[in-house]
This record gives sequence, structure tokens and C-alpha cells, in this order.
Amino acid sequence: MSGSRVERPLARGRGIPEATVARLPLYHRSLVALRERGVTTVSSEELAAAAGVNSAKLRKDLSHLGSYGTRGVGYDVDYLVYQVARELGLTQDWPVVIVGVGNLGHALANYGGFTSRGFRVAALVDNDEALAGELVNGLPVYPLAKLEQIIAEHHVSIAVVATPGPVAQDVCDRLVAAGVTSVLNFAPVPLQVPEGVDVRKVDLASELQILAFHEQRKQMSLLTPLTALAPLPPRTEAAG
Amino acid sequence: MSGSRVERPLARGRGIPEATVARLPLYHRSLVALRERGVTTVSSEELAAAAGVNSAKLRKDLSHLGSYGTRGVGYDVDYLVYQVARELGLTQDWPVVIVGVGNLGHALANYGGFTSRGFRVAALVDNDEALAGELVNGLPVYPLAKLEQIIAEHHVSIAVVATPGPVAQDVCDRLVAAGVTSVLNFAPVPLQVPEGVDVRKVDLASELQILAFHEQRKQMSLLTPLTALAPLPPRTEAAG
DNA sequence: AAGTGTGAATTGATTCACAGCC
DNA sequence: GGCTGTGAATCAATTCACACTT
Repeated sequence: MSGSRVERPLARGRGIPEATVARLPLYHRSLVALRERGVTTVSSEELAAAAGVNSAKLRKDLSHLGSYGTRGVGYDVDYLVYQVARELGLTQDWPVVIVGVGNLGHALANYGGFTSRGFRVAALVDNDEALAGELVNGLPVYPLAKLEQIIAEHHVSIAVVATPGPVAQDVCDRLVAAGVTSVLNFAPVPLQVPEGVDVRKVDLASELQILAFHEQRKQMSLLTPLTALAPLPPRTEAAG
Repeated sequence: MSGSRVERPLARGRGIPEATVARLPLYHRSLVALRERGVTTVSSEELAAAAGVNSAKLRKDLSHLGSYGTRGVGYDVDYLVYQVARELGLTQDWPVVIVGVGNLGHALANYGGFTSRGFRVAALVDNDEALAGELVNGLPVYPLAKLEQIIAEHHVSIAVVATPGPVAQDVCDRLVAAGVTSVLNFAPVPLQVPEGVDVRKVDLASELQILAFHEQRKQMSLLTPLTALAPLPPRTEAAG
């Protein structure tokens, strides 16, 4: 993934491969979009096309959740939406705290995908005293001193770190000490956490750099016909 | 990735595995941080700790670039920074266009990691006529009609799509038609692109949902001692 | 006839463990 | 003696191809 891997080969319990878990949100979104268009039944081929993966992978992924399809027919959209949502934990309400209300924190507080679908921004927290009390997207910004109190009162277990790099580890330590067990890290540093705490990293600069790597190769192969002759595997799936 | 995979098993040319490419930005950043702290030589063990990976993986990754270390000693920080930067294409200048100047586009335009280190925001583009001419982070916002002209004049090959989902595919098609061959997609839809064009997806909602999945499992195992007895593999690496 | 679910085969990534070099 | 670089072994993910169900 692009984010950093949670170091656990198989998800606990029924044992869903991590690669499959990472695609469930994609399937969920595609299914919701199909449902909104009035589609009631979908084949693995169709759903795979909508999600931009191949159908064998989709079927294998769904088979890890259970046998929710009908041979010769396909999957019932409503039923599958529910099953995937339940598996992802979207049928419960997750209060989330966002630490760091800079440009990115601001954008995240307003981001639709964060506020809808199971998640709710319980509080915004920032170091900067000047911001305290300010309203962002209708939500007040609390000072960092209130962090532990907010986590306890709202039963927050998932936090978003959108602070500058140098303070991210300190913030993370406080989050974990206060009871947070899942962290989404936007700061450009690897966070150290104790066992049992999950971290996923979203690294905007890295993503651009990975694109630049491939872009450079493309441009090189235009200039040097020798390497340009190396066969490229076909791109059948949609990406992104 | 957390981001969607570029569908090419090995990078062109010398054949660097995609998983290795995805970690090079991490190593680059860790090396720069070490250099800033005055470190001149580093062992695979030390660098791996700084980057949050294990040392065997780091050595294998670096071995794909070449033999840049010294046995019994370690790696010269300056030299390795340069080699990794060169491999990533950071020694050249990449003009980037950002399409969509909503909350997220705004944040990205201001984001340090985007503007420094090889990348330069050549232009901001938005559909909204009201925004046209406005200055964001000192950069003017251009109307969508100017998209092709901007790409041609600035020789843009990398674009960032930060538009709402419904228009993302249209924008992407125009970008590709105008010559863009790498796209960083923040819109919550899979983009269809022709062969030879790379797309990476950053999906904030997905990342939260993946955390929620694991969080739900943790909470379930607290309630049901039976599954709580299932052994957890140790977490030795840092994540995020 | 259509299309899921899944063993088997393949491909890719990670980890081990040590030979080789400084 | 210490540490890199790398074959070999292991582990995970993907793809194939078809038996089975409706």
C-alpha cells in the first residue's frame, strides 16, 4: 500500500489476508455506487470492473468473507454492501480525533469521507493557542492540554495525526497512553508504537516520488531505444 | 500501497521491484534527516531503525540500486542520499499541475513536501469561475479551459487530481490527452487510463476503514476470550 | 448457460543465514 | 570483528482453470 503496512500477516479471527482487507473499502464504495444507480444484482466481472481489479481477485477476496454470492447469478448488491460494511466495522460509530489543524488538518475536518460512513470527528486539537476555541467546519478546536480528557470522554480509539513531523512522535505517545489503538499518520516520520497499536501512514511526498521514479524511466526509454525495446506487460486493470 | 498499485511487476530497465521503489522515498527522507544531524556514515541496522523497517529488507532494497556500501563499515550518507535521489528522479525538476482547488487542493498547494525536493507546482486549475485569478499560496488559479495550454507550456507530465469524484475521470482523460503520463488521484473513484500512464491513488476514507476493521477485531477479542487466546505475531518493526 | 468458489500453480516479497570483503 | 551483499528458504498474494451450483 501506499500507506505503511500494519505488521500482521492475517487479520485476527477468521483470518482475512491483509491485501484483501485493504481492498474491502474499494468494493464497499463501488457497491454503494451501484446501489445508488438502482442495480440490485451484480456479477464478479461487473463489480471487478467498477472497482478496477480483475474478477478472479475479487471473487477470492469475497470468498474470505463467506459465500455471499449465488452461482450462475451473481451477488445481491444490498446484501453484499451490508456484509462488507459489517466486516469493515462501518455499522458502528467511530469517534475520531484529529490532532493538528494546519492546512491538512483543516482539509481533513471538512473531508466528506471522514465525516460520513461510520466515522465522526469527535474533536479537533491543536498546539497553537491562537486557534483554540476557533470553529472549523462547525467544530471547535481544543488545546493540546485537553487531549487526554477528550479521548476518555468520547471513547476515542482512532486518531489522525496531521501535525508537523517533529512533534508527531510526542503526540502519538500521548494518544497511545490515553488509550488510542489506531493511528492514521500524515506526518512525514515513522511512528513508533507498542504492540497492539496499528499505524497507517499516508505520505503525499512519497507518492509523488514513486510517480517520478517511473516517469524518469519512461523518459529514459524514449531516449535510449535499447531499453525501449524491453517488452512492457499489458495494463489490463484500471488503476487508482 | 495504501495507494493503488502501478500495474507493472518490475520497474523498467535494471528491474527494481515495485515494493522496493515504494520504500525508496522513506530511505531518502531518513538519510536526509541523518545528514542534517551531522551523521556521515550509517550501518544498515541504524538506517533501518530510522526508516522503521528491518535491516535485511533495507540491504536487499539497496542492493537493487547497486553496491553502494562498504563491508565492515556501512554506507556513506552523502553518497547514498545522492544515489537514492538520482534513482527516484529527484535530481531533476518536475513541474506538477494540481486540478481542483477545494479544501484538499488548497492544502496540497501549501504542502511542503510537494513544493520542495524536485517538485514544483506549475499551476493550480479549477472549474469554479469564481476562483479563477485568485491567489493560493502565491499561485494563481487558472480556469479549466486553460488546462491543455498550461500542460504544454510547462511540459507537465505529472498531475494531481483533487476534484470531486464525478468529474475526476473527465479531468483525467483531458490530462492524458494533453500529455500527462503520471497521475496522483485523490478523488474517490478508480481512474481508467491507457497503457503507459501510471496512476497512484491516495484514499483517505479507505485508510480509516482499514483501521476500523482491525479496531473492531481488537474490541471483539476483548469480549470473547476464546479468540483473544489466538496468538498475535510480535510487532518488531515500527509502522507509519 | 452463467457465474461463483476454490484447489493448484505461479509470481512476488520477505526473511534467513552466511560467504566474502574491509 | 563487523557489516554488506546475496543465494536459498519461506511466506504471502495473485492468477489460472474448472468443478459445482442455480
